[in-house]
Amino acid sequence: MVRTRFAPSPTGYLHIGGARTALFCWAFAKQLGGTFILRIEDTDQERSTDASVQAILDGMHWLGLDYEGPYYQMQRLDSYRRAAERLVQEGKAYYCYATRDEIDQLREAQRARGEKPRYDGRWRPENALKLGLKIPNNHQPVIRFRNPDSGVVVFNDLVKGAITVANTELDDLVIMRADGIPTYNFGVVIDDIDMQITHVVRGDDHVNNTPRQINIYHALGAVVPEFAHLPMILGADGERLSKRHGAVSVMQYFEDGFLPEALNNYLARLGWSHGDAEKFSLRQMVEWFDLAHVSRSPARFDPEKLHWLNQQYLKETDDDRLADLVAPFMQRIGVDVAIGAPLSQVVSLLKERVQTVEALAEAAVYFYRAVAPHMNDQQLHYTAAVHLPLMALHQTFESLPWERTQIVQAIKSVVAMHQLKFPQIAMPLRVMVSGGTQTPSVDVTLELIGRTQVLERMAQQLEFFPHLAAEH
RNA sequence: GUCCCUAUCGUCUAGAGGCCUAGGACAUCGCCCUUUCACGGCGGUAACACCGGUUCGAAUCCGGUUGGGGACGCCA
Repeated sequence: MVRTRFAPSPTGYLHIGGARTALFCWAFAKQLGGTFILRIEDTDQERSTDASVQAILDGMHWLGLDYEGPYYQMQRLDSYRRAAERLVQEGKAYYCYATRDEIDQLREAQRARGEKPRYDGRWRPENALKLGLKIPNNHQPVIRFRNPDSGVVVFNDLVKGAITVANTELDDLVIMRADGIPTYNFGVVIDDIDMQITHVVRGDDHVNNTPRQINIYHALGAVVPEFAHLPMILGADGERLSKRHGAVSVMQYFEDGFLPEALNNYLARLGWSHGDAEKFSLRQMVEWFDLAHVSRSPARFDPEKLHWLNQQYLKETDDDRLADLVAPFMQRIGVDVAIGAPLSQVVSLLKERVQTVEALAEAAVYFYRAVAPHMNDQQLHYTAAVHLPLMALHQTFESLPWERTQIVQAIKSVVAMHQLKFPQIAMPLRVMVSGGTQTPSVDVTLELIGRTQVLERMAQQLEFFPHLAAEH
């Protein structure tokens, strides 16, 4: 039975890269009918926060990625300690009393010589003896893993293929800190063994850790799981995704009016493909997903394509659901939707003209309150030639059955009577009732805004330009 | 600096030796639809990083160069 896990550290929100990793890992497990586990790697007590844990949980929930857990490493300390002690007893790990300063100096010297910075194994029992090192009594030791000195570690990465690393490139890493809390490379291995993880699907930035971890599996006599390393996501500028570069929280996309299905779909296509398929559901992804079609090189995040996909999903979103999504945005910009047309009807009219829920809310404002027209639009469309026809139309509207076909007929009559073109009346009407030139068709727009509001807004505008009347 | 990984249109990608005069999508440009803006439809511009091999034949296999990413913590 396949078991995978997503193991974020709660040191910030769930960002786009983490979400993609979680999505692929989740899809892989689901596809094979396996189990997807969420494990919070909270061993960095300096930086871990409860708020971050909550942010991660919120993000997973919004994206609809269900999991077993969450499990917390800080609740599993006994397991790590037992394993570490066992390794020490078997001579596969040892106490190291080197101070941080000492190690820093060592690394600095190595770097200066153009070498890869590595711990020199001075506290390996035989070396300590040779060097005559004395156990200091002023500080607690860490436990280091005795890494093999020779040979190579080879593993077959499910997305990258065979990867080989020489043991001489590795050093004796710290597995337990002085305070008895495990370091990352040890914690993951113990957890993955205990939780019987069969496939480790994680970010590319962990390939270099994998050989060390495999050596630990061997030392423990445990079965080594399969590994699949996903390439990183780069910012739109090709730089590493960082907080300054749009590595924003997935929840930021919720705040900005994106649909989770759009983000999931976009993330799925970033580094994975199924032929020419561009738009597909999570369900479809689960059916199709395979590690063989995950690309091996990093991909840039393209906000424009995400926007396009979001629009595609917006267009087909049910009006009632969309109204519920838009309502909070309307409230945020201070628009009361209780007094106008049903929001679901407004939303139905606007949903294929915008790319985000937020933009939809902004586009819906004039259905609920008057918006001051732009001077340019007024000057361009509200000319002397149409002043009287508009006055006439206003009068007609007062007693017209308020229904779209009646409205369009009324406009056509005025147009014919004054020998004008339809847009010559439609455009100034748009400007008067919506404040701008871009609206759905005038008849439906006027119908939804409502007679009272239309008459009121028209009257106000008509009075605003007495000079136009004077010219007649 | 050392090690690991990687390289097809501006971007995301299809492509697993002949199906490729390299396909799709976003973006971009043009046309159509149209009562504005959109949506939609049609069409265009645009890529196998470079150099050597292997092969009858290479975008596909191998080596190197260059570019990109990652790692080198008592962070994860």
